[in-house]
Amino acid sequence: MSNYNPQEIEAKWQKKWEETELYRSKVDWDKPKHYALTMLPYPSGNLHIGHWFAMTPSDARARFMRMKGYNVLFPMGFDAFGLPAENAAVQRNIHPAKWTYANIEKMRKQMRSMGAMFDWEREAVSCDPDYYKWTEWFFKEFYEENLAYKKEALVNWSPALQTVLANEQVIDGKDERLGQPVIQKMMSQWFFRITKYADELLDFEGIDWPEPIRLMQTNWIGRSEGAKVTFKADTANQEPIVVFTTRPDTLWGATFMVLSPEHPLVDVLTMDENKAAVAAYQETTAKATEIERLSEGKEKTGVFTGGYATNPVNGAKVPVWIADYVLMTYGTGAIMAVPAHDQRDFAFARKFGLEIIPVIQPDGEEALTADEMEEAVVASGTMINSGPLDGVVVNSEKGRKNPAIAAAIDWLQENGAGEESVNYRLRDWLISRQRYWGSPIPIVYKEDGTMETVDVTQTPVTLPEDVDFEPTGRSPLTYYDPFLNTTDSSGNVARRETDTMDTFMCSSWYWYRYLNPNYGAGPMDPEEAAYWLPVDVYTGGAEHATMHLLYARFFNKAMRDLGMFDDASEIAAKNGRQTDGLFDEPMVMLRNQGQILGEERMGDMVMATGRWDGDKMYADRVEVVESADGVADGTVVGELMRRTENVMHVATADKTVVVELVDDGVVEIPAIEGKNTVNQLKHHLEIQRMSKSKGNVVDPDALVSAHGADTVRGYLMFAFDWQRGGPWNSQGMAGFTRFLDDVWTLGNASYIPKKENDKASRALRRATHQAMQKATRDMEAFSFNTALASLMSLRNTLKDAQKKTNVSVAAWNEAVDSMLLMLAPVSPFITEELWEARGHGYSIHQQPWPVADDEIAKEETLEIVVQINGKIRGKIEVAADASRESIQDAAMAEIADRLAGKEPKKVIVVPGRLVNVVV
RNA sequence: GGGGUGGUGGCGGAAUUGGCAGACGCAGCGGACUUAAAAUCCGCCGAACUUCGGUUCUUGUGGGUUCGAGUCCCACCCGCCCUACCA
Repeated sequence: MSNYNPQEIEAKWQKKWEETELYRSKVDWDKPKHYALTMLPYPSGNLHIGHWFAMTPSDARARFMRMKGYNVLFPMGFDAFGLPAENAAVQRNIHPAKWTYANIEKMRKQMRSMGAMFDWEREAVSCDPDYYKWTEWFFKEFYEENLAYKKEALVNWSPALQTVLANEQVIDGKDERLGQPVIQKMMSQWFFRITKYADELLDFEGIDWPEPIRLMQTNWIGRSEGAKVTFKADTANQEPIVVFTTRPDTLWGATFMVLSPEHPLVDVLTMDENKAAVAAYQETTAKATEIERLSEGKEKTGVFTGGYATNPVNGAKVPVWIADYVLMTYGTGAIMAVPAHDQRDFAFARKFGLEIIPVIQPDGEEALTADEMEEAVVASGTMINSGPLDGVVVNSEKGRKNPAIAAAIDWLQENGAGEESVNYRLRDWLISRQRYWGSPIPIVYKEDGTMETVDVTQTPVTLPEDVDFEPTGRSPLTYYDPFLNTTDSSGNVARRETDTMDTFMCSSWYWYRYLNPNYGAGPMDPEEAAYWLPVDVYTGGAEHATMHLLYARFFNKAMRDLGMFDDASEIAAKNGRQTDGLFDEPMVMLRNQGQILGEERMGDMVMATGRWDGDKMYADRVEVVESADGVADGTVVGELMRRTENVMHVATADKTVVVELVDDGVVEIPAIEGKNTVNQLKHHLEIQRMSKSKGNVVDPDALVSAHGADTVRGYLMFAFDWQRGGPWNSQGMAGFTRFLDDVWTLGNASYIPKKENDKASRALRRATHQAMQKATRDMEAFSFNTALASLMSLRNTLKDAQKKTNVSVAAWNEAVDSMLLMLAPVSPFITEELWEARGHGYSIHQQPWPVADDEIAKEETLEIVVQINGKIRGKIEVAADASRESIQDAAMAEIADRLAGKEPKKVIVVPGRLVNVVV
């Protein structure tokens, strides 16, 4: 037997698997199907450890399902459009296509080393014209069904990226890619009408998705129930000013209105003497980025327009203001302000001296006058000062469930002043991008100013290749004439749309293309779709909660409503599948993996000097030092264990001391130049995301060449709770290396029993079948770490049996073969090699998953804990099928001495577990 | 501010959902083998006390329910993630 040499066997089997097409998945109506999908990568050119952590456990799960008897499809592809390719073009003078395809080629090689069961025949690459022809086709279909439209809108413009972004791509007023500021700009842009599906997207019935994802989507959609109320402007034309409110019950306390600075009625309402101030305010907010707005804190700003409007419930004239805390993009862009019961309105009213009228008398509290109030009153109670609503109960319920709100809505509808209304935070999906490297939008603008879609025979509209990329980053499509100039359907001169589509558009339907990437009659092959859809398990990162995962559901629902699944549905029905609601959701089950973080590290050795107050030090100086030597009395020296703000926990030689840095205290870190801050101190076990700049990146290629893919896969699955992730630990890999070394030895051993023993054989079989029970349950639950722990336990039992050589050959073989079979999804190469070495046929990956015999797995005797008043006082060994009475008798005998004749008050017997005697 | 999620040995993590807390592994310690080291093998490994048989404490903190709580309930503290003037 030779030593375990992963490089050799991995190359060998990779080749054989490809030659024999081991992982080709074909429609087979006689077998149950399982479509396992993992998120496709962006072709950055390098596979990092996070890709491995996402993909290889997903692969193991797919392989497990295959062994369980399912016909499994597990495809892969590339989400290949996007900005980095254009940056490469500008910076390195490489065409985006060349750069992208070179990266894809490199990543395909890296992925092959994973040993995953990807069916490469089904690979889809979103920047292939064969692929984006259908992305364009979807656009056309959506356009024709009024799901895509163009409008002038205030949008997020990123000067750094030279493009607009969807709301989902803007985080804290910065773009999610570079973290550069985003500003608001009026532009004519393409949108998808995702809001049409807002209510259906809130319904997760029938799909098994993690609760946090469902909550994030629910919050993102942000359904709120309330009413639209029409105020009339105090002008000659009495222009209606519509507001949305969730609290129509407080209308009688509305003492002013606030419009967004961009609101179209601002000009009408503004009096001559206020024009200058209003214009100045509008200009300031237009220029401000969202971050600048936020950096102002909660301090309210705004100006009076000089205009008034009439509150429809009581005819009161209320002043109309503009302020940036009212957003044009939410609701109607105008609010009624109820300072008594809304904290923002209260702050605004106090700052500008506006009237405050309380309309809710809180339960069990004295009524406050407006002058006495220190903050808005948000409480349950009874309506006051509200005419017809006086005395009605207000509770904390939302919408019509709240009696006061219901009464207010009824009043508004009877008096024609407003109506019940639902508002969503979700806005239509902005898909225009002013970029080159994306799927073109198949629209042309005719001479007369109208537009039309490009005829399907003329698609795909392809990206021109011989373009120059300006250093400004401007899209070449906007200045490359051969692309721009075209003709319309009647042959007249026309101009092409120069915007391309958001790359999330490409990734909103890729799992349909995988089914048959060469299909020419439509985006997906209905014969394949009928069998494989929907996706059974989707795995990937949770960071896509409100972007990709929401778009994917929208796309699927729109496709269903446009009849795009009709053919597939018919074929499915013909083959006996239940088709009701079959195509309502794209993915039945979703599971998110956690993130692998950088390796943990030791904290800085710090020395603090300052004033002691009891056990705590108020330090005026903290410095990073080399060692704890030469410590003066009264100073603290030790490793920084924890830090919260300016409070540090320092582990000195004998104890942990709390050190608080005083306000003007000095921090000195010799390794970092300039003025240092307390935030730069590294504390114990501080862990961070991996990044090149932090120098804590783990390179999977290097690990594979050092240890083999089987070890890397196995370690990733063993060392973490997959759904949580955690910090990398370079030492931990040794444990899995030892495990595979043992597996290698056991798998190659020729076993000859010396002193065969029935009891030992039974014990080994029991261990084998218990491992089957645990591994099966855990693989099903994505609990890879505990599944592997049970295999390691079986390994330990086997090593013991090998030493004692006291089990039967049959028991030995069953244990070794089962261990290999159960390890096969995790470490596919070594198990294939050993399967062959043990004289079994090719391939282990086509064997059925071992099924436990519960009778064999059952323990013969059980250890029962005997407690007195809940504390362990002894243990007894009883037969597995012992009766309750006999267990109790044995337990009482065990503790007879301790009881010393005392009569127990109560005896609790939990069969198979414990006996608790209460005295 | 709102929401989510988590807090268990030196570390990664287990705990059939209310029943022996710490499975499995890493690191560490002691021993064997070796001229030596690595590898390997054997043993120990939450803390304190101990007459070496045990005893007491221990799942962020404080209460509660229960024969029995890491698990359920209440209050609080801390970490991470998402979101944020959403009317």
